[in-house]
Amino acid sequence: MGKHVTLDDVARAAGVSRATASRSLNNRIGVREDVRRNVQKVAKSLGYRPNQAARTLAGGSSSVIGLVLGSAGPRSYSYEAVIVQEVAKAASESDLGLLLVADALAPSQGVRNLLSDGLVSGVVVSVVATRNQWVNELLAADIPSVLIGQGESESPIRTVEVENLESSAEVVGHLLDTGCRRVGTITGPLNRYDAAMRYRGYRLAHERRSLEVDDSLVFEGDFDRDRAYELAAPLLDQNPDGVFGANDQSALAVYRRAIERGLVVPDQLSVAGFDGSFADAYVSPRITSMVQPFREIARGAVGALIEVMGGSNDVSSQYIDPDIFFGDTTR
Amino acid sequence: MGKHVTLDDVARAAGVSRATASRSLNNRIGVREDVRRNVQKVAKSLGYRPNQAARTLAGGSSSVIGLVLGSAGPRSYSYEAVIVQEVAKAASESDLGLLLVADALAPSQGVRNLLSDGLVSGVVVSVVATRNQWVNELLAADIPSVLIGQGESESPIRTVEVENLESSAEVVGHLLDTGCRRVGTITGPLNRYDAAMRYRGYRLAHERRSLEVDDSLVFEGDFDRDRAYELAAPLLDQNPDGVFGANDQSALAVYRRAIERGLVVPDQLSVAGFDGSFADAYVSPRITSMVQPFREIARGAVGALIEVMGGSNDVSSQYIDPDIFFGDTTR
DNA sequence: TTGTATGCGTTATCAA
DNA sequence: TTGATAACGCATACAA
Repeated sequence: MGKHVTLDDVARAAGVSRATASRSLNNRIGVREDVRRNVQKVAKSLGYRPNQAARTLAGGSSSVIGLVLGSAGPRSYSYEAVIVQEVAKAASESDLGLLLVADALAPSQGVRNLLSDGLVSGVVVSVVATRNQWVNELLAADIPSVLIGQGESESPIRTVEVENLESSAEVVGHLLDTGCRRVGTITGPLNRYDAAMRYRGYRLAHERRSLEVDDSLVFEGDFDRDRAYELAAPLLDQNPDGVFGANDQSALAVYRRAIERGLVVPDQLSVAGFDGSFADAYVSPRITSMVQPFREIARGAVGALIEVMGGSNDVSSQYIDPDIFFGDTTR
Repeated sequence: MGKHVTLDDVARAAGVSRATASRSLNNRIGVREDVRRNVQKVAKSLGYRPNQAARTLAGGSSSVIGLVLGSAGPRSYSYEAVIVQEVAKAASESDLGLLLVADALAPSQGVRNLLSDGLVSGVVVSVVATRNQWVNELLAADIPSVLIGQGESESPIRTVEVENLESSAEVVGHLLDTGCRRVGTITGPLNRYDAAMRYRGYRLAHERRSLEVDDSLVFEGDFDRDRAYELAAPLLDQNPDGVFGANDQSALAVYRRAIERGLVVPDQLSVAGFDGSFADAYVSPRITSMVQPFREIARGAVGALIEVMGGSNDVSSQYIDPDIFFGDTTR
C-alpha cells in the first residue's frame, strides 16, 4: 500500500549512495553519465517520487508559488477567473504548483501561514487585493513577489500589467471619433492605480482633440456592476451621447440602464468598456472594449516571479498592450 | 531580515523543551495550562510561524488539498471558475490551502508530483477531468480524494454533485408544460455520467406526460459552445419548438443560431439550459436553466474530503438539488 | 567522481 | 507533566 519508495531505496537498488542518487535525479553535475542513467532507470522502475516536503525542507525552495486574489464576489469572476486559469497554466509550464488564495480580503490564519512559511517560494498578487492590511504585510515580508496591475506605486515591487493610459485614450477616442460629443464615464476606485490611469486616459483623449470634459459626466464607481448601475441613473440624466465604463461590468450596467430608459444603442448612446469580456461572447450586448492580454500578463508575471525567486532585484513595471475590440455598442 | 524564528527559539525563550513547546502550540494534551499559555505568549511575541514543510514532513499531514480541473478552455470558465472560487473559500474556512491544477489534460510532470507526493493530503477532482489516464492514476493512488460530479460510477469514490436526473426532467417539463410539442436537445458527451443523466431527464419528462421523443431532435454534443452551435443547424432544420441544452453554453449557442435564422424566442422557439450561468446576469438572453448550487457543492466536497482524510471509508454519493431559474427564453 | 555526515524544523516516541 | 532523542526524506558541504 503506502510503501513510499524513498531516495534511500533507489540508492540501494542502484548500488550507489544517497548523495549520488540525489545528484543523478536532479541532473546535477559531478556524476558519471552511465551512473546517472542507471540511477534514473532504477528510480523509474521503482516508481520513485521525491517527497516534496522533504525536498522543500532540505533544499529551501519549494516549486510552489502562491496566487493571491481579492475575490470581490461573483461580478469579478470574469476577470479573476481568467487570471487564475492563465497563471495556473503558466506556472504548470514551469513545473510550478499554484497555491490559490481567493479571499485575500479575509484569509484564515492557517492559510496566511501557508503562504509565508516555507511551502511557497514566491507569490503573485493581483492588485485587486492590494490595499489590504494582510497583503501589505505579505509584500513587506521577504518573500519574492510580483504584482499584477499595481503600476509604478510607492512599493518597489516587480509589476506586470496591462497598459491603461493610452489604451483608455484609444477607446475613448473611438467614441469621440465616431461622433460622440458628450462622453461620460464611470470610473473605478480612483485610489487604485489602474482606475486612475484609465480615468486619465479618458481625459487625455479629450485633450488631444481639444475637447472639454464636462465634469458632471464623471462618476466615480468601484468596478462593481451594481454600483455602476446605480450611478448610471444620474449619469444618464445628464444626457450623454457616449459612456466609457472603466471596466466591462460598469459599461454593461450603463448599457442596461440605458436600454431600460428606452435609449437606442449605439444610435443615441455609445458605450465602451475595458477588459474585453465580450470579445468572444455569444451574448448581447458585445461591448466595445480593450481586450486584456491575460495570457501574456499571466506568463509575464510568472516569468518575472521566477526571476525574482532566482535573485533578481529588478523592480520594473512591465506594460502589455491590449487590443481594441469593436463590439456593437459603438458606431 | 530573514531571521526565521524557529520552534527551538520559542522553546528556549520560554524555558521549556522543544517537545513541550510543540505540544503547547498544537493544543495537545499533556501540558500544564500555565505553561501552555506562556509558550503561546512567547511564540506570538517572537512572531513565530511554524515551517509548513517541516511540519508536513514530520507529521505526515499537510493542511493543503488539491483541486484538479480539466480546463477545457475559455468556454468552461463560467462553470469551472465558480467551482474554483467556491472550493478555495471552503478550503480556506477550514484552514486548508488549495493547490490548483487547472490543466488536468496534460499537467507537467513536476505538477503531478506535487499532488501525489506529500505536499497535498487530499484532492478534489472535478469530473471534467475524469476520463484521463493521469487522473485515473491519481484516484487509484492511496491519496484521499473526492469527486465533484462523477456520479455513482464504478470507482468507489466519495462524490458530491448536483442532482441531474430530476432537475433536467423539471426544466424540460417546463418546456412541455408551456406548450412545446417538439422539444429537441443537444446533450453533453453521453459517456459522461452527468450528461447521460441529463439526457435521461429529458426523456423522463416526456414519458411522464406520455409524449414520444422524436429522436431526430436529439444531438450529442460535448458541452462546448462552438460544437453546439454547429449542431444547432441540423437541429433547427427539424423545426423544434423547444430546445434543452445540456448546459447553458449549449443552450446559448442554439439561441444564437435561432436568432440568426430570424426565429423569435420564446414565441416560436423556447430554449432552456442547465447551470444557471445567466441567473444573475445583465446580459441577454437570460436563459431559463437549473441553477447549480455551487457553494453547497464546494462546501460539500471539501467537507467530505476532510472526512475522508480523517479516515472515513464512506464512498457515498451526495446529490444537491438545484433551483430552476425562469429566464426570458421560455414562456 | 563518489561517499560520509550533517542539517532542515517539526512531530512523535520513549523514558524520566 | 516534561525532556531527551529519534525519525521524516532529502540536499549539500566536505572529505575521500
